[in-house]
Amino acid sequence: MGRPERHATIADVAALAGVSVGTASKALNGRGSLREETRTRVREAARQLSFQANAGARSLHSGRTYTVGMITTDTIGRFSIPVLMGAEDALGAGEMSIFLCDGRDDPIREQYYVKTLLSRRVDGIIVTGRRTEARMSIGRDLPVPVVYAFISSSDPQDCSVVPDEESGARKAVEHLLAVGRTRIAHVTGPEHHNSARVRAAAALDRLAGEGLDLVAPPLFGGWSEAWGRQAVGILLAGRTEFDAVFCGSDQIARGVSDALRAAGRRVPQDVALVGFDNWDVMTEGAQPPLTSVDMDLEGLGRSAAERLLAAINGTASPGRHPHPCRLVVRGSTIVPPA
Amino acid sequence: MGRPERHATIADVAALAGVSVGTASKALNGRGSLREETRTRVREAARQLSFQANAGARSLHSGRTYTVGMITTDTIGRFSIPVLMGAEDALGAGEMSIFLCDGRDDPIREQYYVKTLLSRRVDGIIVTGRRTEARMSIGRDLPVPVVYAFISSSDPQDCSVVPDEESGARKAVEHLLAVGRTRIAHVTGPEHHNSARVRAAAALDRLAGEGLDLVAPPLFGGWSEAWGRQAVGILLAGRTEFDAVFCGSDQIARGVSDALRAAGRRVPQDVALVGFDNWDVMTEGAQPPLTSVDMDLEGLGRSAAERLLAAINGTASPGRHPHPCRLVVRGSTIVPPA
DNA sequence: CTGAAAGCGCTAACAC
DNA sequence: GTGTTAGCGCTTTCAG
Repeated sequence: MGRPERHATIADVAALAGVSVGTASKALNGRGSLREETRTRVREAARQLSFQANAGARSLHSGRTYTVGMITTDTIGRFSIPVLMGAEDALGAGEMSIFLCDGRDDPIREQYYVKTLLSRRVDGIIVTGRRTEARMSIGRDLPVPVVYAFISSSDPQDCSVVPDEESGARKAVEHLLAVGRTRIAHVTGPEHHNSARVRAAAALDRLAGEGLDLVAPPLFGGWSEAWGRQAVGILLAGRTEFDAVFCGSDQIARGVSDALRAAGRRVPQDVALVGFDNWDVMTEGAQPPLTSVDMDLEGLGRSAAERLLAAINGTASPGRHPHPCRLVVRGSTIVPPA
Repeated sequence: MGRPERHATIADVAALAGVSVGTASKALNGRGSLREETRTRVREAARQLSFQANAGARSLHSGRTYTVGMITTDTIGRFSIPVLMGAEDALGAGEMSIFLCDGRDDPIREQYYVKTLLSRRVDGIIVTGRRTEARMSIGRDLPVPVVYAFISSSDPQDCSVVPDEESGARKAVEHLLAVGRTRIAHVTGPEHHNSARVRAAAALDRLAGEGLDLVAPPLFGGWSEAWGRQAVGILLAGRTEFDAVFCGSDQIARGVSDALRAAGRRVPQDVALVGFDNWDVMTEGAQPPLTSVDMDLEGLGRSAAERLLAAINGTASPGRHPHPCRLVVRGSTIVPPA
């Protein structure tokens, strides 16, 4: 037994079926008009030889490879995975395969990958990354369409599908207001991160619309649990009371949750908590489970892939396309029914 | 401007350089003997046209696509990513690209992907998954070599690179013994998971070698923090004292850590804690940071890829190949210097 | 040193 | 209905 030495070609199939390669091709692709008997004979031969048409040879004709490249600008991680999965889903349905390339934050490596992908004649490219910041275009005048997913391109002519963080932050605030909280604090990531700034601004803006303000200026720090714990210390040291904390990430929220409990404040009775990312490990690990903003990264990836497919078929959609967030309510904002 | 309509072909380059395609090919690939002047003229033409040789057409000759498929049997996740990254790393160095396919635990989907990959004439296939269990071979007598990474194939003829969980568990126990603990408990995942059984058995075995035993039979449960917390309740309710807990995962360890602290036991002074997976989110989120067993998944992925490359070049390595784990020591087992 | 020609595996006109 | 032929983009003999 062992492995067959080589792949069967259509010539092998034709020979076995006793027809010409042209006829075999037609039979296998359901083209032309053939006797049904011939068709089945060819198909049987193909089956017998485990024939799989050589996609490369095929695309030499069609000009299409039914293949797209996916470049992550930085290391593949928690955010890129769902995006990738969503894209895979949408593309898989169109029978397309994905080349995965990990840019590792290295522009050289990235350009090398772009070249590789072009030489492999991908039909299009999806670029994604770990942050929502805008980044340089991977190249203008590439011979194939490009869509940025999660991350966005600084070139407004490029097509970027990004999470609508503003609306996500607004939804978080609205929910806290809806459950009767008005003295809200905001603990989030580093100020030099676009996401942190945008979410804070949106939260402030939404409160202002209600004639309210945060109980203290946004606390910018890191995205970690440690920072969440530390921030609680800062909040408690200040004299202003608060009945809710909107956190820039679930990790922060978890840190906040743990520190509040350690300080004797009950969640959600004394302080309601909303996180961001809806990362199950954090939302479920926290006690009580965290209410959180979900960026629907999988949906975002799917949407990006669909736009890419559209662009491949001639209908590009340049510009920035925000993808809606949704709020997932859990025990950190709602007191469970007794 | 906008996108160039089509990719430049070698004929375009040849025309621009005023040579035949044959000459252009030689010039670009450094074959044959050409005047240096010609070579540079062709190269210049290629540069001007952003020429990238069509990999598909090329492989029609070479029979190789410099492409491998990577199939995840279940959804891509925390364990498959590092494996994937390692493989990507090793393969990228060999100028190979990766087709990523997400099997989603669906055998139909999986078989479909195998077919797709074969039609794309990948040079080889890597199969990975979320669990270390053995799984059915994706197919015997495939025309290309296959390597299983992390997950293993139930067919001993297949090449599988798996984490050496036994030795990992032994290292954990040895470390606890080295820091003077002898009354060790073990809290781990569900008994029907291979990993849970194997690690527990290895821990017991290593202790037996020292004439010791666990303070209680292994506590099988889930992989979650919640189970870790719950298990502490069980341990404390029992009358046997313990000075260390070896946990089957970092999530469990974190739950154990939190619950111990809540119960007034100090980590590591009263109870030392070792986790498994070395998952930064958990090891760093816990207080103190967790000592943990690292399966070196990236190295494992790299190793798997290297074996695949070797197999592609004719040197297969059938069988099961354990990849060593290493212990990462942190504050949960070592009292920091005052 | 360079060009012409054959062929990789497949599809699509066009004959027969 | 089926076979023949040309050609997709490239590499590789083999002549010149």
